[in-house]
Amino acid sequence: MNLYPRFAGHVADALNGLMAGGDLPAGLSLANVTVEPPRDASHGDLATNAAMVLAKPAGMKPRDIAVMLAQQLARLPDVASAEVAGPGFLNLTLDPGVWRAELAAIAAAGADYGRSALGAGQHVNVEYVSANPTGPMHMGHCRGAVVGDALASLLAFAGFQVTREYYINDAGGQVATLARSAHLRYREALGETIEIPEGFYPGDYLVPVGQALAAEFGPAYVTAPESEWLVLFRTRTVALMMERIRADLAQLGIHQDVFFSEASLGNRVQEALDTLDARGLIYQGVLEAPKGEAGEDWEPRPQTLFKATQFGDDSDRAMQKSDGSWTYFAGDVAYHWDKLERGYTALVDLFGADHGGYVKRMTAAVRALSDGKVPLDIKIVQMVKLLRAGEPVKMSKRSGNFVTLADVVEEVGKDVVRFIMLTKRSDSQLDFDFAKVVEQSRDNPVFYVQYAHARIASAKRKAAEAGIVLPPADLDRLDATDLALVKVAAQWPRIVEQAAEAREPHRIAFYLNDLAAAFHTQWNMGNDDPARRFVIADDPGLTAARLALADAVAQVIRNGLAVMGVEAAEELH
RNA sequence: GCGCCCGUAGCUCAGCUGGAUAGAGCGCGGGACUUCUAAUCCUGAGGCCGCAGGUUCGAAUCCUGCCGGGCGCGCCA
Repeated sequence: MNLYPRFAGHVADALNGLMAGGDLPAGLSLANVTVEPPRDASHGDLATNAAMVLAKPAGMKPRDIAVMLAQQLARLPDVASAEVAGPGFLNLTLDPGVWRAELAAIAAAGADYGRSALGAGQHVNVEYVSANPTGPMHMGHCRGAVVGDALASLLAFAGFQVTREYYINDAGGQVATLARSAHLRYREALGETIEIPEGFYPGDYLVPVGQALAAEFGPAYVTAPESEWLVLFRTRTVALMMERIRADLAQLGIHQDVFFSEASLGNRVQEALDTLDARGLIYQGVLEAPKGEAGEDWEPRPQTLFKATQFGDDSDRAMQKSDGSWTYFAGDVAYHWDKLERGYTALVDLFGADHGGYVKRMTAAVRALSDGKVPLDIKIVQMVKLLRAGEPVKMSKRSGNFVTLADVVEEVGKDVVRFIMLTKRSDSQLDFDFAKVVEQSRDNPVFYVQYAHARIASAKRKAAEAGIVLPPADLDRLDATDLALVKVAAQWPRIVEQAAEAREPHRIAFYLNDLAAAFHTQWNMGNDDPARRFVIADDPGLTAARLALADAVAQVIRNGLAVMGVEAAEELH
């Protein structure tokens, strides 16, 4: 069992013992009792707030409870000291043997160190990317793709069963426009000189699509009315675009399990509507005119509406247009209905910032459809500002002038892109500067973390080159300074659980930065004091112990990077 | 008008499911090299955590109101 849950158990046992012995009133709730590392390392290795939390319900003074608890905990063989501090904190200092044991545990668990059973029995669907199939992936899609993928990996590492999913918006007006744009390129491929009207997709990427269509159909549809080719061309073009999008995603190391087509929903939409209707949540009505500036040509019309307001939305939402066709929202409701029917215990969607206004109605729909039993967590992913040496790079899909994901990956590499996308909370804006992300300096976390890992690999190479014959590592050779590094590495299982619970993969990146900093600090002590080096030629025993320590740090770095989908570097150049 | 997000050091941001003296990087001052044991490290200065109330033993964190910035708000997708 991991360190922190183990000691949380010790604290709970001690408190229960005090209750059983009559020193504390029976039946106190321990729900708010925490056992965590204190912010300040000088306070010890673990701190619990138990005395302060329990003081009021127990009708006792915090310090009195803390003293009793300290006496109990001090008896544990792993506890070196237990001291009451501040308003009633209980600080525990652990026996150094605990950290040596943890070091051995890291080595024994290897790539599984930090894996958690937090999500055991739960099956989460994470939907991300879901870019319209109207062109290749550009940098606007990138962040959601990486954050979603890392979140999925994080949840999997935390014990959840995870399905990674992509929703293909292949049914609306935009893909019809795409099909018309492809038809133009088709005619172009057959020798016509074309002009691309305003509102069509002008990008070069449709040229090969036109060629493929020309090769498949010959001139059959050049002058045919749109009704004869639109659906066909749409299907072909979307399929080719999706092929390309999948290839783009593969370059980023992203492979999703399910690609769900909006066009394939069919009568699922009616089913979802019926389900809501059966619960009395559908009615015919007229929405109020929207406030604000966009209300000039608005006319009141009766529509089929979903009672979203009953589930916390600000307005009821249209499912069916006045002409009887479905709204986009209706399709999305049906899609989530489908997900629910597939039996997930929780749903996660990643939305771009421009879809923030959509969150309430979607969560309302899922709440209605699942009787509130399946939570939908929508993560908003903010825009990425692309910079080149401080100057903004302009992008516009409409004009066909955008920076593709493939270009960026080719320029700076998959690992850099992925890491940088996780260096901030996903709901705050992110700058991506081509110059800075490849810089080899302290303020580039990609480099900084990789450098720590590379240094460890280097130390091991150096030891081998020097012909040092390593005995089995005797961890007793490690002193308090060495063990400080183990304490940071030992945080990893906690970080995994906290990040998974908060569904915030960026925490992994921040933690790795901290771990790397702790390692670099240790490493640099060797500059001033050769006895603190990791490789000491005339002391193979100490070298073996130190390399075991370094190995554990490297292992945790690799495990963290693996969750982020980044490969650990053996050397940097 | 309504809704959502944000406001933390000069700058970029962590911390926000309440804990002890609010952290990191950059930049600025001082120090250790000349590159996988200096791509790094150490050290110093720098904060009404937007403002005002409230809840609590305890608030950057939760609640309310305000101020400031961003985004969204039709039957588009």
